[in-house]
Amino acid sequence: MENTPASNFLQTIISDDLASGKVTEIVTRFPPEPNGYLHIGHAKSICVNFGLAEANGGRCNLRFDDTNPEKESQEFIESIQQDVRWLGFTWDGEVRFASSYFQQFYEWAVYLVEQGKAYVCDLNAEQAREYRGTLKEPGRNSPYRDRPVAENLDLLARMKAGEFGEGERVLRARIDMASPNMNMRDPILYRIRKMPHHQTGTEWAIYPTYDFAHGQEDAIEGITHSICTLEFEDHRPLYDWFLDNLPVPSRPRQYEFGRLNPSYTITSKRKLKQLVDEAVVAGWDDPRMPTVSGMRRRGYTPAAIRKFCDMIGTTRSDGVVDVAMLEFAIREDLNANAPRAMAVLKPLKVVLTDYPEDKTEMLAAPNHPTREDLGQRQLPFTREVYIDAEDFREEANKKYKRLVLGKRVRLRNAYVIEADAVVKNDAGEIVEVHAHTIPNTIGENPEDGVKPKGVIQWVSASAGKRAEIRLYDRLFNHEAPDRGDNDFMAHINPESLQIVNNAWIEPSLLEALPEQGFQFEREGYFVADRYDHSSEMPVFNKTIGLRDTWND
RNA sequence: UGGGGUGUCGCCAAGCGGCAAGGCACCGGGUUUUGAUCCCGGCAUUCGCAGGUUCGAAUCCUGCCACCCCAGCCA
Repeated sequence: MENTPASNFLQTIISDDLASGKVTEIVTRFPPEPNGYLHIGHAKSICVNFGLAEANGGRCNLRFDDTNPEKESQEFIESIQQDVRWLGFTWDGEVRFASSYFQQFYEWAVYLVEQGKAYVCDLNAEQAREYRGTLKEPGRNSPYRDRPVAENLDLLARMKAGEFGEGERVLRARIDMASPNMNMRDPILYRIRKMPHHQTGTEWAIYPTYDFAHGQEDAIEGITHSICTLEFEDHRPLYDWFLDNLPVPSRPRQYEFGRLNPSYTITSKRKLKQLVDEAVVAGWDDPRMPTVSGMRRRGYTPAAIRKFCDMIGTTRSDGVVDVAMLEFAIREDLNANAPRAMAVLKPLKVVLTDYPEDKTEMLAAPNHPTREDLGQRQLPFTREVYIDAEDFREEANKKYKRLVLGKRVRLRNAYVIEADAVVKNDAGEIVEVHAHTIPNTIGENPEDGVKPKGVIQWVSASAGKRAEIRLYDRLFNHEAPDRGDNDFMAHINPESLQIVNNAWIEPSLLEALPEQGFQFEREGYFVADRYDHSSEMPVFNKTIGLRDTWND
C-alpha cells in the first residue's frame, strides 16, 4: 500500500496505450519557458512528467520552450536545470531547445503556405483583434486571407530576411474564422521580433508562436504523451491540426491535468515577480517564496516535495490544496531523517548553584530518538545554562509542563533540576533563575520519586554559541490571497519573517553544513542557510514548526 | 444553447451498475527524557440539484445549477 505507484487517469491511459501496442515506450517532457523561476506548480508538473516516465520504464526530456526571446534569458535556463536536478530527476540525453528546431519549423511553415493552409496577414494587432470576433460572435476573414501562394511565399521569405518591422506582418494558418474555438480562428504561426535570441543570436527575425511550435517539438522528439495543464485544453484541436497537416515524424497526443493551487500562496509568475520587484521578499529564492529555490532555501527537501505531489494526486479537477498537506509531507520527511539538536531562541540564564563553576560534563545524546544509525553527539553541561524564557514561570497551573519556581523539570538529555529563586531587574523582569540539580538523574528518575513535570531544551551558557535564527511563517494570511478581486498585496503577513539575533545553540551545530537540516527539539525544523551560514556566524532558517496540539 | 472543462466528508482523492478506499485537517484515548513522533479509536445512510431507467445507481439517461478556462503578434 505504501509503495503503490500513484494511479491516475494519465497512468490509465498510458497502461492502455502500452497494452494495446499503440506505443512501445513512454516518452514525456517537461517544457518550461525560460522566463522565470520554477515554483511549486512546476514541481508538480515535473513530478507528473518525470514520474510517469519513470514508473513506466520510459524517458522524459527537459526542453526549453524558448520561442519568445523577449522574455527569456540564460539565467533562467540555468536555474531551471538546477531545480530539476535538485528535485532528483534526470532528463533523457541532452537538454533540448525549441530554438534548435527553428529551421524545421520554418520549412513546415513554407509547406503549409504551399498547401494553401497558411498566409501572410498584414493586419496590425488591433485590426486582428477586431477581425477575430468575440466569444459569442464569429470573426471575419482577413482581407489578406486569399493571397496567392507565390505572394505568401515571397512575403514569408522577406519576413524571415528581416525586411519588415515588428508587428507589420504575421503568418497565420487558414482554418476557420467562425470557429467557436478562438484558437482555430486563423491562429498566428510566426511573428516578427527583431531581437537577439539567447540561443540563436540574430539568426532569426521571426519567431514561431507556442501553438505552431509545441506539437511539432513533441513530434520531433518522439514524445508519446504530451502532458500539460487544463488551460491548454482549448489548444488541443489546434495542436492536432498542425500534426495532421504537417509531415511530422511521430504523432504525440496531448493530455491535460488540473493545476496545483496551494492555499495561502500564489503561483502567478507575474505576481511572484511583483513580490521580488517591490522587495516584499529578498529575492526569487527567499525562503517564503513558493519557488523551488525558495523552498530549497527554506529547508524543504526534494523527497518531501515529491511526496506532497503524490499525496495530492493528478486529476482533471481544479481545486485548492490545503498547504497543511505540504507541511505534513515536510514534517514527515524531516521527522524521519533530521538529526535532533538543541537551540534556545529566547535565552534565560539558569544558574545551577550546586554545580561547580569549573566543572564541565560531556553528556552523550542520541541524534535521533529512533534512528541509532544517526549516532550521537556530546553535550557540554555546565553550571550556567540557557533555557527558553517561555519555559519558565514563577507559577503556573498543572497543564504547564515546564519549569516552575519550586518545581522540577528535566533538562533534555541531562539532569532534572529544581528552581529555587528568580533574579529580576529594576523593571521587574526575570533575568535569571537559580536552581539546583537533582543528583543521579542522568538517564534516571529522581530517587525520591518526585518526577519532573516535563522536559525542556537547554544550552550551556559557556560552551554554547550565538546564532542568528530566521523565523519564517506563511507569506500570506489569507487562504486565497489572489482569488477573485482580492488584492494579494493587502494580504501579506507582516510577521512572515522575524529575525532572532541572539539565539544560543549547542556547540555541535557549529559543524553544520549549509543546507543541512535539523530538528531543534521542541521548536521545529531548521536548516543552515544555503548562503549565509558558516561556523563563524551560524545562520539557521526555520523550515516548519513542530505540530502543536497543545491546548490552553 | 459561443466553445471547452469540473462537480464524492472542511481540503485532496479512490470508485466506472451491486450497495461510499485512503490521505490531510479535526476530535477522543494510550505510550513517551521533544506538549513531537508512534499507537488505538471517531469522523459522508451519502456522492452539485431534480427527475427517470433498473431488483439495485456516486456509477446509465434527461433536465437544471454552480464553479473554472478561452477574444496575447505570452506560454
